[in-house]
Amino acid sequence: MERPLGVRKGAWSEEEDNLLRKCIEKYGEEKWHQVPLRAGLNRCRKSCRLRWLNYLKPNIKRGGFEADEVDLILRLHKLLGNRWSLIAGRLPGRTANDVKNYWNTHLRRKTVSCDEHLKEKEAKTHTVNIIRPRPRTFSKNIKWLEDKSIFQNIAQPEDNSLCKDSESVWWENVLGGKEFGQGASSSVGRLGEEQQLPSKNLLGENSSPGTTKGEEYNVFYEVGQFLPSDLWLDVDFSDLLNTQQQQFILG
DNA sequence: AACATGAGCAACCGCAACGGT
DNA sequence: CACCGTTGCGGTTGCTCATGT
Repeated sequence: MERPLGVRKGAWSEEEDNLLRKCIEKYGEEKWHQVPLRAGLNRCRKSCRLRWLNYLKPNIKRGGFEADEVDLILRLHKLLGNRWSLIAGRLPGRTANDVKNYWNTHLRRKTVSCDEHLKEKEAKTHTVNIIRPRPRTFSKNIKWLEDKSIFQNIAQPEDNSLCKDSESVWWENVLGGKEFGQGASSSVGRLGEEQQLPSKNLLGENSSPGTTKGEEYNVFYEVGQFLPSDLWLDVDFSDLLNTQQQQFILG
């Protein structure tokens, strides 16, 4: 059972906070299922974890969001959608819950009206067959992956920030000259080899979930992560990939 | 002063992913 | 490969407080 009978719910008291804080300081942030027992708290493990992550953890930034933080949230949300933990990861001292709450109370309405405007605009323009890369883990047995030239020039900019310039440079690298799928050299190999994709993407997070021991490719995951959603609307990948490749990416 | 309403935030819930066996 | 326990995430709820009437 998830919740034993009589487990306490609702707001945390100062005493409970102290017990939890001491427990985490002593045992660390792991084995959450043992925390209620270790701390002597009549709370479920989820509640303990949430309280620590959202409130008690050191370095948590309280108070209103600054202008640059708001700007970053807007950009990252455009890029990632409702992936609050990823967005919060780029905002030092902010939790996913903080970001989510701020978005829902301050920013959602603003972007809704903006989106409606974009949809109207989009409806008036021609439609194209967009292939949107999805996070995928590639088996080494996929034959067309052997043609490493497909991924030529896909490399993240040196500068790991999200500034417009680095994005532009990167896109020029990706799409420049339509050599994507036709070129001769390679910047991608099996993970673990010298010419692998960067292990971190533009967001500074470790990518390649589920990829193990350098046995699998994880290429379009990176591409998908990099694509700003507004650019997705403008890029027709069917020009860049053959039918087999398109089908594989679409899943 | 009393009540209604809305905003902000903390906490809960359900589910998917992950890892161990 | 299936099962099970655990973890982490996002959506949602509900409480508190400020503001308006």
